[in-house]
Amino acid sequence: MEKLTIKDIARLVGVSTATVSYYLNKNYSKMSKVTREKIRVVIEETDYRPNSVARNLAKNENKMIGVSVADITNPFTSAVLSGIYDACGSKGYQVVFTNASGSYQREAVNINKLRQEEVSGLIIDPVDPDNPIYKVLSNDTSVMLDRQSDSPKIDTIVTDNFKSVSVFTNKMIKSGYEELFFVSWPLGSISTRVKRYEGFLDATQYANNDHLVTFEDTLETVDLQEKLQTIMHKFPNKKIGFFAMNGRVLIKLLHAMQDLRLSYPEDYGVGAYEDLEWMGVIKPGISCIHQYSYEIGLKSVDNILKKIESGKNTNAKPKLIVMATKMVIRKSY
Amino acid sequence: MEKLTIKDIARLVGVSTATVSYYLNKNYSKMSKVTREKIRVVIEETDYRPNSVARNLAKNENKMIGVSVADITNPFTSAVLSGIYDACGSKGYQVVFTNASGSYQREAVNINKLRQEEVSGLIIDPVDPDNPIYKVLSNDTSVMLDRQSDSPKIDTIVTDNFKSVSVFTNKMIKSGYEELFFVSWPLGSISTRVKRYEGFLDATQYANNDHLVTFEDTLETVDLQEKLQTIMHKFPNKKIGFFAMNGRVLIKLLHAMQDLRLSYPEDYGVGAYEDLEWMGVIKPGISCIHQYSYEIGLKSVDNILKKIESGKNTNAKPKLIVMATKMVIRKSY
DNA sequence: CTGTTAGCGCCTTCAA
DNA sequence: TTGAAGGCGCTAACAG
Repeated sequence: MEKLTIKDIARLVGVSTATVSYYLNKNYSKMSKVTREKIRVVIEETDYRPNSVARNLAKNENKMIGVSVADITNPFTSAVLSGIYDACGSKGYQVVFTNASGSYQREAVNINKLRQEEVSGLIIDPVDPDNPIYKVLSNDTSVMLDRQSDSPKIDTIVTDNFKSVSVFTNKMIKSGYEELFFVSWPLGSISTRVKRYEGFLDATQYANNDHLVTFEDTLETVDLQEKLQTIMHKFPNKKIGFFAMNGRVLIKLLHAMQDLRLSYPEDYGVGAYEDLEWMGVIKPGISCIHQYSYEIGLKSVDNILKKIESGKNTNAKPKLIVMATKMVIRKSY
Repeated sequence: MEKLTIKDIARLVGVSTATVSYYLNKNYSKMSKVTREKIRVVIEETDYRPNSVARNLAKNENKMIGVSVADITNPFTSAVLSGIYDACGSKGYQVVFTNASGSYQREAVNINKLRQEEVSGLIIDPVDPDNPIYKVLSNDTSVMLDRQSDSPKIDTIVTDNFKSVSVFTNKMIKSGYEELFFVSWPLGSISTRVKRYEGFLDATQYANNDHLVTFEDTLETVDLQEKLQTIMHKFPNKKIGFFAMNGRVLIKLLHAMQDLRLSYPEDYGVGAYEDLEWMGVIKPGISCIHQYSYEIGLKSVDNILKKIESGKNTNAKPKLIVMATKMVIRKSY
């Protein structure tokens, strides 16, 4: 069970390693039909597989793209990864991933590891798109997705956060909801949260942040619960609606409401950004905004491979690629 | 922005590449404090990062472990991957993954790609643990998880399928359920499904398969719906309970029941193998069996690195490692 | 303590 | 159509 090298099979066939190398690289024009066939047979019989590490070193190109993921347990991420993998596979690239688990320090470490690994491209689902680490990245070999930087240095693929939420919120308004609230983890400068909130404001025309409910992403939901209760008490005779910034926020929201013995759509209306499996199953289905996560993965690979494989140092200015979403109307408001 | 090599920094410092190499490998005993410090400074200033491809070739070891995943969109898989990543990271390994999307042909292709990549270890979440491709794998460098082969050739990490379901089912029986049904995709020879069903039979002591409900994993649920209706009609005066083989089966089950205008726990009782985020949120919470997926990921890396890093060709006989589960009792029966 | 040098497995001009 | 040989960036004896 010794590891075979190109030398071994060259010897077995009775040619030089160069010829075998040509064969491996499909440079068939450089050999006779006879040798070509002989090589084929030997490789097949010995089940020889060229060492791709050596190959990568020699060609100084690593057919590998690195992915830095903010949090792999996020369902959005799985779908994106799935798209990334499929697109890479069809182009002969492997994908190595790293997971920051929501920590931007870990994210920086991860990016460096990936760069050291000599990956030929980097796809980044950032914890913090303004992480200084990204300053050193070239737009020729990287692409971001989901969250965008204020001053993007590299191409970024996002969903249509602003418009989607604006349209969705307008639907709620038309359905008679009088007081709307945007529920989210602290906005900070995280673009997805901010843009969605801006879409919300665009539809509601609220002048201040009285209709923004934020809470920390911890196990406890008492804080949120109190805030919700206050709201519900404040407008006893109005139709109150909530928009959850994402699926996990929605879960917390529903949880808290349940503890308050409140049900949708009777006591309150609700919608969310993100369409998860269970949202269509639970009793009154959740109306929400569906984003095409798999396609985002596909698109990101497309973008990066185009850059890598074509021109060298285009150094083109960063593009913002906006992906459409889909309204999914069910019974939650 | 030229790529620096070990030569460059050797020249910059004024030593030979060997010394620098020693430094990189923390062989500090082989140099004076002075040169050590000089090297440190230069590396820091130039932001030099050794090319790990070259390093791998020279040492003939690839600090990379490959993961073949059956279906990355499965939440179980995300959690496992998360564990794998964390464990690998702390040991200095990168992880490259492949996704079979449920196809065992693709799985075979993926495994081969991974082997070619010279990964030093292989973690396999198999579509089909009896895939012929696994015959050629060595137990010294691979480990399986979740699904097990009839005649395992390599270490396999599984959850305690049989016992968990048996215990869980017994709880349902003690709660007064008279007719219990096991709902699943076709069992085939997939160990997780079979073992869980056997646990079910162990508790219920049913002598035949009258209480097994299987259906195909397609978008339509009419088939399942009819079967459920038949059952519900057959035992009008009994307490009927269902156990879903996994989270996705449960979703279909709930969906079908909803279409039949039936609710749990009034009309029927229900439980499931797998504990997903939403199961604790929806109105009557779902009682279920929680498996420690993240820990399975951890464990698999632990297993494989121990084998890789210690002895060479132990070729020990394959072990079956069974991970405990946890009952989560909520309100669904 | 430090440098020389021969590889690791494969690729790729350059000659033959 | 084929082979010889140098090189990719780094490692690890072996000398000194």
